[in-house]
Amino acid sequence: MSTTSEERLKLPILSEEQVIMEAVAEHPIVIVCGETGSGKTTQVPQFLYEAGYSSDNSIIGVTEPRRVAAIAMSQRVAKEMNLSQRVVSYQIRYEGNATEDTKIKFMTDGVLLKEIQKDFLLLRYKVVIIDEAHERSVYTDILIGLLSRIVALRAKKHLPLKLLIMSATLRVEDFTQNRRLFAEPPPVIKVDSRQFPVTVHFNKRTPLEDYSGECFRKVCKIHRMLPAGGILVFLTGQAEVHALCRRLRKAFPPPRARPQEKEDQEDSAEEMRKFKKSRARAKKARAEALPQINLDHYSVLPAGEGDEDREAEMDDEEGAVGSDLDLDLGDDGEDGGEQPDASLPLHVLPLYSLLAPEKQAQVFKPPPEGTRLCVVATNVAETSLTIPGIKYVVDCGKVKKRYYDRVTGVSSFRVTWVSQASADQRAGRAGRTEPGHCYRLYSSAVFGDFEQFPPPEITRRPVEDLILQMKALNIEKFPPALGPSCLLGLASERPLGAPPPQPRTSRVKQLQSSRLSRPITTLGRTMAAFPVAPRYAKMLALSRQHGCLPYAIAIVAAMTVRELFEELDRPAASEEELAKLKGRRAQVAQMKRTWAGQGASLKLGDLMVLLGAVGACEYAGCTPQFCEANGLRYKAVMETRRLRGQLTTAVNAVCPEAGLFMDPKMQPPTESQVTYLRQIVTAGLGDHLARRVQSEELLDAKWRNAYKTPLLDDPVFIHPSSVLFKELPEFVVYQEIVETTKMYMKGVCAVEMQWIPTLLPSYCQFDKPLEEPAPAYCAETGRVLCHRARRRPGWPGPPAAVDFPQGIDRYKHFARFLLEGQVCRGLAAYQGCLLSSPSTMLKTWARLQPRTESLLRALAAEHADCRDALLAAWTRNPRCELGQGRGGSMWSGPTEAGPRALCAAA
DNA sequence: GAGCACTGC
Repeated sequence: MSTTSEERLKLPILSEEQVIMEAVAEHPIVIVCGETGSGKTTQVPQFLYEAGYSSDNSIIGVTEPRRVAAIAMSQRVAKEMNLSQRVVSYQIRYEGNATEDTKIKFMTDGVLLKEIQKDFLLLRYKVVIIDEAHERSVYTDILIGLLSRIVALRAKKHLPLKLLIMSATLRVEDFTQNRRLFAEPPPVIKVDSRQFPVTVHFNKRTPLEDYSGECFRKVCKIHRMLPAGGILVFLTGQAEVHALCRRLRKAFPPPRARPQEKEDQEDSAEEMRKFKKSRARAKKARAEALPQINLDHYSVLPAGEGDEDREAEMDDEEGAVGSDLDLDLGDDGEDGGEQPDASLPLHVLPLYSLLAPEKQAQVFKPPPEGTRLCVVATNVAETSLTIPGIKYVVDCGKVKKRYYDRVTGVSSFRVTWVSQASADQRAGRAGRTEPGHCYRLYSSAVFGDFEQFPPPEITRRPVEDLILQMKALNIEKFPPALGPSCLLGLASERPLGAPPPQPRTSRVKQLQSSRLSRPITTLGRTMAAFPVAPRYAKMLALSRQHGCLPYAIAIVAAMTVRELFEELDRPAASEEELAKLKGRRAQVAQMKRTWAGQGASLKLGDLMVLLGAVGACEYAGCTPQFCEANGLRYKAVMETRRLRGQLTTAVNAVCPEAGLFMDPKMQPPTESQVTYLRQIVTAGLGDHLARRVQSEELLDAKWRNAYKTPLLDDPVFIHPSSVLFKELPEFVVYQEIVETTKMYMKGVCAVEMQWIPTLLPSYCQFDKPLEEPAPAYCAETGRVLCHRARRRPGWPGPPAAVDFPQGIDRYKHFARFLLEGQVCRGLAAYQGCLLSSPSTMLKTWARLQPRTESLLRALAAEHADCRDALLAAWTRNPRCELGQGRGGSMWSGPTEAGPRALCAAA
């Protein structure tokens, strides 16, 4: 879109400036809604700036759901306002150009959420604008929830904060009707769009399965029958996109290409045959001459105005020529003269998110002279990327989505119908530069059955990370969330690291005491400082030993970045490409085996591959050539590198003495380091533990090479792409389970059985502590240990030495060891002064003496049941003198200094 | 023995 002032003057929003600014002046929260093209994102911040909302050293914040949008909008607004990027700036995860002069700051929604963690009241801001709120992205939802509170808190402090929520039309009820969010519904200001009208054509019938084939036929017809203008096709996945590209290129070869070769794939030959047949039919039908239709002359409303109107219009306008306009064109197009040249080459390009950026960039360039652009895309083209020059949209009506099972943690991918809002968004892509047409490959009746909106993201994704973040903000209840389903989702979430499957009764109990009501632990607080999933954050928090941090950071970064390796299984466009792909597949598989190594190293499994890939790639200077040769996605590699940088900074902030830096020549971990890393990974991914099935279960063939997890009754398998696929270790932890033809574990790492009781005690349901061997004090860790027998069948082994279970008995044992002088050496000398034997501590409450009881109470009050907790209590409260309570001292004689002083040396 | 859409800290 142009940024000239002339263009700007056409924006409908400019006439609404006064209305908007008055509403903002009078209300703390205002909703502005308008479709894409209304100019709200670029203009509203300017209105606020001009009205002085960035005076007094404060700034106007604007959040966007995508990084590219934050950057692009900051640049465009700076240009329109004739201000430098020092004043109109952006901030995204890894970078930003904000300065002390910044007045308007565009940022991704996650960035503002992090800022709330540092300054809950956002005192630097006078206005916060949440853009694209209708998309209901997780962070946007959470921000709106938090901001509804922050606005109230700021009002109390007489430092008012204005909140503007910007949304596409229709979906404003989510915000206005939510009483929990806004006691008083905020005013809604509607803004017109500058979008060109798009005529929507429904299929009469809906193809049951072959929507790809239907897309192919529709594109062929459009290309042969309709005037110039780009075509955008929506499909669901990479493979489909490539397959359709191949068929279309074969049907409309580039000018110089040789005529079709004999060994062409059957499907495309078949396609051509059918297509020729339909042309013959068309020739016959042409007898009854049809009126020449001016495609750009119509009165149909633009997409998004409600389907009833649209359908009514269609019946009126097109009833005379049949309700399916394109079909008529298709059947009547054999009219040599006025028809566009059917031999016009088609410039076919694929587009999906994981496609290399330089290939993505092709779609933004004008097609070669004398050709028509045809982009075959996935959902990226729906919101993330806007392709210029599109006049025709072909919408298969389907979308591929990821599904999470919140109980089992298994994800799967399914193709479903899109929502009405998505379908309208897709249609709108045809009206960016001129009036356009959208061909829906399904009937209007089917459209009527679509969901109105896609479900908000927060209802369909794991939420442990959000819970952790909220707890770090000391938010105990979470009404700020949007909608009851979300609330339910948060409340029913299984706590991270909690004992797996529970009987129904305790499950209900757990539901009632939502995890949010429990305070955050020290570990949790450390974890919250790391901007990665809690399981990975836990790994980082545990890695400050044996020099493991740099490796853990590299592994966590690589696990967080999606699809480090390129997808090489895609259908090839030609025989030549197929051979090339085959060669690369073999090369990459070989490299993976090399990176995994042998022995101890191999046991780290797929995470060793990630570590090896990151290390080797960095060592080679992260060149695109290295990535290409080893099947690594360059973009993902760069993202991993930036994330490593961010995590290194985060770790240094939490623990400055670590003095970490990113070493481009990082040496591989030693054998013992690899083993420590496996233990760290085991602790972090602890709730993703699986055990190979036992021989007695192997009678059934479906259990061959299978694993059992505590949450699933069905077998799970190591994914064939894993380097541990053939190793089949007895115990593994995994990154995720994806269900395709089977349930497959990905990102697998081998675990030693004897680690489990220590690293994952919640996995073993133990009997109560054994009396023999007796509980003991561990001088190394400062904790009380005991032996416990395992109760859970199927996870056998001898009684394990584990932490004494939490509770009063732990205090009793700790008190005893304290009195014996095991905890603080200094106290040993005073054994003789004790008025009671240390073992008195182990008596039941009723039989405790007042002095022993008073010691126990003091310890419990300070949560001191291990050495570290005791030392922390003393640091917190230097006057805390254990055993000096009303019940009298445990010690007699020369202890004026108190036990604390005696322990100082310890 | 394999097939994953999209996005943010």
